[in-house]
Amino acid sequence: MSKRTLTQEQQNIARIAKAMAHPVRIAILQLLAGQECCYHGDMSEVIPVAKSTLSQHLNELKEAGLIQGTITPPSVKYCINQENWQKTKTLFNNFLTEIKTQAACQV
Amino acid sequence: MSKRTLTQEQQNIARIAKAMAHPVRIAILQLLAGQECCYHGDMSEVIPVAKSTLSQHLNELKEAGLIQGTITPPSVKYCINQENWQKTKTLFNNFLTEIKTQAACQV
DNA sequence: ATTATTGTTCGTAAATTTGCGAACATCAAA
DNA sequence: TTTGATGTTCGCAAATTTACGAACAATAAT
Repeated sequence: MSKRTLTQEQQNIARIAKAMAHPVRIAILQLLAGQECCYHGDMSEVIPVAKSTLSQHLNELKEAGLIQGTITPPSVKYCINQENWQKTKTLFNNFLTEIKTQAACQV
Repeated sequence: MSKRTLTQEQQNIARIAKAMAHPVRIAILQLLAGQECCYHGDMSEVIPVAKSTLSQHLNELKEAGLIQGTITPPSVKYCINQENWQKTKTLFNNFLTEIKTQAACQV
C-alpha cells in the first residue's frame, strides 16, 4: 500500500475543526445561535477577551465560512452562515458516524 | 450583562475540535474506523508524514482521549477509544444541532 | 468641523504547533 | 550477545496562533 495523499474531505473536516478549536469561538457560535446578540459590541461585553482579540476570532470564523458579518454603521452585525453551517453539520455527522462502535481491534 | 467565563462545555468542545484540527489526524481516525489497520507501521506506510511526526499526531489523539494504544512488542496497536468517541459524538451532535436554521438576524 | 461610537488593523510578544532526522529504547530472533 | 524491527523521544527550526493595547477608519451626532 503506497502513501496516499490526504483527501479534500479530510482537509475540509480539519479546516472546520480548526475554526472550532478555541473556546472563545465556540462561545461566539453559541451566542449567535441563541440570538442573544449579533453585534460585536454585545459579544465584547460577554466574552472575556479584548475587542481586538474578539475581532480576530470573528475573522477566523468568517474565513472558515461559519459566520458572516455586515457593517451597519457604526456597528457590525454578525450571524451564523446558515448555508455553510448546514454543510458543516452534514460533514461532521457523516464523519462522526463513520467511526462505528465495534468490537474489533482489542487492546 | 457582565463578562462570562467560558464554560467547561465550551472548553471540552474546543479541546476535541483541536484534536481533529489536522488532516493527518482525520486520516488516522478514518483509518482506525475502517479497520484497515491498527498498527503504527501500517499507518506510516499510508499517511504521508515521517514516522516521528506520526507519533506526535497519534499522541495528540491519545491525549484528547479519542484513541488508545497498546504495546504489543515490537509494534504498537492503536484503536479508537469507543467510550470517549461515543461521548464526542454526543457532544458534537448537541452542539451542531444547537445552532438551528433560522431566518432571524438578516444580513 | 469636531467629537463620540464602533470595530478593524497594526505592531509586537509569548506560546504552541508542525515537521524532520538522529538518537535511543525495547523486545524477538539468530 | 549481537542484530533487526518497531516506535518513541530529543533537539531543533519554521510557521502559526493567541493576545493585548495603540493607532487608525468610518459614520453619526453635535
